[in-house]
Amino acid sequence: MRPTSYRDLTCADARLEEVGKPATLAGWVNRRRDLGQLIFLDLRDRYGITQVVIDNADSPEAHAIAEQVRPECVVRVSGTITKRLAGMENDKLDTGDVELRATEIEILATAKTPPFVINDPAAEVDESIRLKYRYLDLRRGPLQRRIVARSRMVKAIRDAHDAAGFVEIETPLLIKSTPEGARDFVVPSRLQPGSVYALPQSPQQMKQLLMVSGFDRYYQIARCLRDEDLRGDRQPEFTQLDLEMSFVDDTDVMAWVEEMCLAVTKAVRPDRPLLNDPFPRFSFREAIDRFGSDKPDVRYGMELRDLGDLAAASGFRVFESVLDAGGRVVGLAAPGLGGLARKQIDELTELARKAGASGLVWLALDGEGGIRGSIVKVVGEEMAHRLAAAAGAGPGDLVLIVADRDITAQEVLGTLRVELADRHEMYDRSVLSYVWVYQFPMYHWDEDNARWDATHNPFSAVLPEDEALLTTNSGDPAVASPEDPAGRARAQQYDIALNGWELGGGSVRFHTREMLSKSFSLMGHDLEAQEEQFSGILEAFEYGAPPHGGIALGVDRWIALLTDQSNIREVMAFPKTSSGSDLMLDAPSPVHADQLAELGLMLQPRIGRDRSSD
RNA sequence: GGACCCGUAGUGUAGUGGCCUAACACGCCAGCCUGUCACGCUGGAGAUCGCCGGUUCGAAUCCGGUCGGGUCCGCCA
Repeated sequence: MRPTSYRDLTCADARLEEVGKPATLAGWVNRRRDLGQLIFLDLRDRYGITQVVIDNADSPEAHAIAEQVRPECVVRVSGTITKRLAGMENDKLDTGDVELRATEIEILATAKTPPFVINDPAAEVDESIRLKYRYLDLRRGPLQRRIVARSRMVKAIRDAHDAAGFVEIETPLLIKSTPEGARDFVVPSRLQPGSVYALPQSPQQMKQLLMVSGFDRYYQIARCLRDEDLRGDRQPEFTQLDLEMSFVDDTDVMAWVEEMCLAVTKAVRPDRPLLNDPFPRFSFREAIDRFGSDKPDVRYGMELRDLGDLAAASGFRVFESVLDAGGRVVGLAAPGLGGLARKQIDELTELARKAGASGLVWLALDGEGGIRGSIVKVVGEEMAHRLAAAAGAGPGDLVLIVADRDITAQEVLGTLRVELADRHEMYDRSVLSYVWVYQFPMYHWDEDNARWDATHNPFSAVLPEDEALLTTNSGDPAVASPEDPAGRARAQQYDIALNGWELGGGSVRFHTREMLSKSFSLMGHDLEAQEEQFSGILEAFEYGAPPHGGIALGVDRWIALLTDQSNIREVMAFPKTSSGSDLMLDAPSPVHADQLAELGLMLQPRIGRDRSSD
């Protein structure tokens, strides 16, 4: 570090090479050890800790000031870097061979006793207190290291894109509200009373317009805002790596993202083993059928098996009726869990119910060819053994079987698969495993509104070979039914997952007004509504839009995964609570009457507290 | 919108109907100490048990409500 007028060295710089040199250091007092005539201070900054010795024999003035010093005071100390006395080295400190022998101390700022211990990184503190005093929490090592890792990640992202010819472009935060997707945060306009801006849920439309402009490789570290309920992996404002490329198909985008992800991972966590290079690619169908998830964790096995053929002849009525209704019977084998206690199996059944299944069938194999389980009496031992074998089970294994609608059955089992792997530690947690899932269905049937809705992004293009499916049986897009060919159309959509977490998703977009318009019509937007909501992009597409596609990756989730955190609050400097509050700034806060008046707004009086959904 | 969990000195915990005049550790304050590094030793201060109401002879403890925090479902690219 370059010296400043306050300091010559950081608290990590004091090393044997500096011995004998006069130096001034500045930082926070981590600890004080007062031995009477001799006082030790551990001086801390974000780089490290250096021990300061104040000997009354050297400087009575400095000693007198050192007696006043308290933990977390900000001080500046001048003296000489000296080698420690033989046998007094501290191998727990990088600077433990030396110390600063002080001749002068200046207290730059006093400090109240902090609400929680700063100098013990292992100290557990209630999160609401950490959030209220976030600036103190950020003084502590663990959070500070994660914020630094995040900075390294963003730099690695910028370096990779810059080297590959991408242009970083900032897009506006005040944009137009659209009803698609999540609920918008809305900002009232003062200059145009009664009208509002929306804060962007993502720079989606802007980046597509940039493609029309010819910025064929764009990226941005973009803040995105969504007014939805929070979760451990969801904050109302979060950061995405947003990128878009022209003259590409899905394989081109995936190839770039893969290369970039590897570079970023190696820059941030060179120590963690990577399971897959190149990243495996699963169609949505394959991911669901093999792992019961569209973001599979492939660090462990326990893949799902289709048991439909056997189940049809099993004599178990539940299986047969599910299959008759077009459902699926799927199973998985959990290695070595044949001896699982009945109580734990009941817990799994409860979990399966919560995940949406009506029940869970289990079979447990012992080591001597015996089998027990919920349906052994009904189907007989031989059929039970055949089902277990078909699920891939051997002696000592546990088989779980779910019969339900297609996709639901697999997803329930997928939930149990993750739970079993976590609970029984079936994999190495340090391993990183990126996977692609692609060829998602274009649309899903929206029961409530009896119409097709985009599974992901409404701008995603259809796979070329499925183009003919963008239609309804009636021929009229306004008269849709769940049996329409549109339900079978697959999108040029790809999601990237890391260790079972959704990291990002993107697609090749429609780049002609005709195709985009056709897709919007299928989703029940009449021409007038399209013009109203998407006039900008629809018009732009009439002026020569290149084929293009892109992706957005959740930066918060990504760095959380790379730093072993299960909550993105742990990688954000100033996050919000699950009710959307900022405990440090006490936001949101009531609005002043004159602010409202200026905006031409009135608050609706609320009677009671049960109107909050209005 | 719903379900569940948590709330006791500054911090982390113990106490789950009377043994509580609320305990322990760290921190804090004062004194002593020249080689400590989680310094040590001696002494001290600090809590109306989140808030409101109820049950009870008696409530930190049981019940209802409320506020705050967390996890999940709904919602959400």
